[in-house]
Amino acid sequence: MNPLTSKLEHFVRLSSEDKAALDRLASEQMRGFGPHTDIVHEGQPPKVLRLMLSGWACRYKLLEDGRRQIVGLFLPGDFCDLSIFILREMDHSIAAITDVTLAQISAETFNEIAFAQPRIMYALWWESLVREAIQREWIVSLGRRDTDERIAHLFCELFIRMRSVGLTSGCSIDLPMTQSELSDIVGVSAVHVNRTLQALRASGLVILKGKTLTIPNLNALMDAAQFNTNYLHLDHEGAHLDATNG
Amino acid sequence: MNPLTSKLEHFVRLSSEDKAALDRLASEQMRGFGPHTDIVHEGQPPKVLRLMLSGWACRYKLLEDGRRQIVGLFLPGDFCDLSIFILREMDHSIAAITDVTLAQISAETFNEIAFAQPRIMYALWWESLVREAIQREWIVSLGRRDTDERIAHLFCELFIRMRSVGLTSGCSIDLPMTQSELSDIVGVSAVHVNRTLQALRASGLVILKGKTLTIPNLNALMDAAQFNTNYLHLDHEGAHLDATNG
DNA sequence: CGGTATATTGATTACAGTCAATAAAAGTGG
DNA sequence: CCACTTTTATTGACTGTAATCAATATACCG
Repeated sequence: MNPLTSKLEHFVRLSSEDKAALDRLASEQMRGFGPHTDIVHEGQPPKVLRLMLSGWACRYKLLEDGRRQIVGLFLPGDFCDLSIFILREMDHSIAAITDVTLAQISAETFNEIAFAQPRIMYALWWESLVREAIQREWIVSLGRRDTDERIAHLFCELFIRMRSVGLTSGCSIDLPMTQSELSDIVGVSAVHVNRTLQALRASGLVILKGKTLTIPNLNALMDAAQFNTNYLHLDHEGAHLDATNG
Repeated sequence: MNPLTSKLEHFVRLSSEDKAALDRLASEQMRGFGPHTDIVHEGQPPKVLRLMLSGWACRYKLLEDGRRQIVGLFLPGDFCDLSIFILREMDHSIAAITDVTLAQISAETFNEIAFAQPRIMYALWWESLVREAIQREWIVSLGRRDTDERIAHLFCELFIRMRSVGLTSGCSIDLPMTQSELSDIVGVSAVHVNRTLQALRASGLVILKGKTLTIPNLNALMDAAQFNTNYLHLDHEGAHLDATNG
């Protein structure tokens, strides 16, 4: 299934017309990007709406001396920029982490669908509120969690986000980042990430082999990270907007 | 002038009807909160839309062992929660820092105004995108800036945000936070905040007296913080939506 | 004016950064 | 498929920044 549809159904039950509309969004002009290439640069005007279909990408900001911070991750089913109609220029850049395919949706198509299908508009609003909540949680991690907790917390989040779009296999997900990229998320040096990962492995909470992350006991990892799922709001919160037997 | 109106006019020129509608929002049921009291708790359902009229407030999250991280600041003219229609429960708490007065806006009033005045709807959308951008910038600070830079950057942001709602006097703003609250924003210990503030004072970049922050040379402080205003998007970006000579 | 909250200081400890070297893995071309 | 190159991961030694603990000073409040 379309990963966007999977995800939005955690919020609200969609009618078959809703789903058809989402499939139409996901089949708009497709475009591919290779790993480690920029999709949009800071300073550019946001022109199209981008929807991730496969692969991983990230938002990041650079400081003058080369320090880099990743401020968000895009997984399949995520929108990259809902600011097209509003903001003049990007205040950050977006880069592919792996091979990425995305749908580039024009303002017209988007407007057409959003206005014809109000449930979809609500679902997209929900998506942007969740994105905001994720950013808040990242702020908490960077400000007040130590490195073990940061990484454990991130792994919980990624596992659950991947599961919500149907991309887990058992207790495992693909984790296609280098340790250096991970360090730009959790705000420590790459060397320290390496050591922390070793500690996490030694504790048995995670298994990392190649580009695969396995979490043998999700509850144990969630405990270690003091992870509370509430901020992902995956609990069918828009039930009052459900399609009447779509 | 209504601080909300001041702020939104950085995005788009409003008609007199728009302004009247905003004044109506700002005069909805008023409510006061004393310093250090909670306005909403994590876990509660968001029931009304809150608009800050005066004072300072913050969003925060607590960890089990008492560590606290402030994940956002509310200044006059800011909305506290635009999630009323969507999310079932708050994933964080909101507390007053100073004496706070806010308008509590019902869903009905809000809908009425938002639908009658599309420019206002766009302006509120802009506000929420800016809030998201501010969160990203906080992530960058916590992840990749050292403590001097974090505080300098925060002070620049606060000065400019206060200026956008007409609350500066010359080079000064009210800064009604304790060092301990500041430490919960920048993610270090209160002792370390104290030492860093002394260094900033010694460098002449800021003057802190009582609860007043004075920035004698904003450009110098912005340089020190590598502060780029772009993320606040105050540059009349919605010009194409302007009222035609309202 | 006393009492509480906030700010400041010093001494010590712990966590994380840096630098540099080596090992392992992944990608490339013949 | 192998040899070679490049990237990524791992390790150790050393340094530096910030946390913690505890004491004292100052400011604020009724």
